[in-house]
Amino acid sequence: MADNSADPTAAALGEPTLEEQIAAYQREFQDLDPQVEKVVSALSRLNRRMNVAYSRQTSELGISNAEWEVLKALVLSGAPYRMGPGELAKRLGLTPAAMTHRIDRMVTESLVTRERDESNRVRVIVELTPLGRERWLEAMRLASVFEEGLLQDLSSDERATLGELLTRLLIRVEHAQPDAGGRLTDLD
Amino acid sequence: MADNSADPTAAALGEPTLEEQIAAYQREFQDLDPQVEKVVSALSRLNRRMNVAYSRQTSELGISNAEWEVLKALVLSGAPYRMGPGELAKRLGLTPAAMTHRIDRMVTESLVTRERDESNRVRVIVELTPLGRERWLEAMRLASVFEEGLLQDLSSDERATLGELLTRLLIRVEHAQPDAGGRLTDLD
DNA sequence: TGTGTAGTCTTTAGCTTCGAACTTTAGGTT
DNA sequence: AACCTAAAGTTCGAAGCTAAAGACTACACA
Repeated sequence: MADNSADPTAAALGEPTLEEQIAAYQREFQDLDPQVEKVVSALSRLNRRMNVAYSRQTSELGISNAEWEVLKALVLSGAPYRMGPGELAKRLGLTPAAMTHRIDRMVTESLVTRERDESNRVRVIVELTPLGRERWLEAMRLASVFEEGLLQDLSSDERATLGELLTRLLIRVEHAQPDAGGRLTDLD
Repeated sequence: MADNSADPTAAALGEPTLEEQIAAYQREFQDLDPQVEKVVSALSRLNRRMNVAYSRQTSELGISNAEWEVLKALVLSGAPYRMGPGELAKRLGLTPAAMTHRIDRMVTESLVTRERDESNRVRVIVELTPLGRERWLEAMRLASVFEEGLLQDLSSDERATLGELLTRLLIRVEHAQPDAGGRLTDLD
């Protein structure tokens, strides 16, 4: 249909541009503020592109995006890089069952260790290995290059403005959903 | 660390605040621009909260998020609301196999119809039913209320600024990934 | 006309996740 | 002490996704 052979800013495969998408929303659903829709659509599309980029990076390193998320949670928890499966599951928005299997895989790859907490034998402790920490560092190096590139067209002032506006959105939505640290369908 | 027992803006379940998360990144990975990290972390967290909200809404209507995405693509394609499974799969970032099954389910729920294209019998035409269009409308009504609430703290000027900054990010990343209309792992 | 080739779905097998039942441990109650 | 309840993980079966192979159609070329 559309001939996109020449314009590299047009998305491939007939994907509509942001403007076309907003126009389509106006056409099909009139009582919609175009300003609001522009922000929301841009957020949604941006997030998809970022996920594409992160997936490419992690697969280069021989780990999955799922594993990267676990490594990230453990590192951000600070030394000694330990968390329980349940806490990890909440942080990542997974069921405990999924977390069990994910940890299984990561243990066999030596990214983490799993052992019982001897002071409270119901609990399990998942701990980052040096290899896991190294993989996280490699992933962070790739991610930070990508992120810097993503923002390269914005001045320092613009970056600050964007960060502040996004933070205000986040505060609003986290206030409205104080419980949504859990998985998507876990509500009320 | 932080005592969040009283402050409703603090996320539940010990999830770190945005500031705590950025501080943790600084601690674990020094060569990271805090301004960049703030924007990226806010984007990531915002997206997760938005997905939570959309999932709640669609489940209220008795459809899944997956089905809502198909309805959305069909409606935005414009009347007569028809697309091929392959095109839908590309738009949604799925494999054709997954699209086949997803359409199966939606046909049994009378959200769409599926028939062969008689002018080219290799092709299949997926068409929105009146019921499917009605479900999409109901979902849009809920979504637009949520989206308006999300932006309620921003003035019109701020909304415009945010939309413009996000669009510049999107242009940058779509330029860098002209092929990423496909699924996440489909690269190069 | 016959054959090759490319394009468009569908089918199959394996993996990841979820929901729900189950096991084990800790702590309170009588 | 014996029991009850709650909490933390694991196991089990069903659902959805991917990758790869298969089936069918259209079109080009000899």
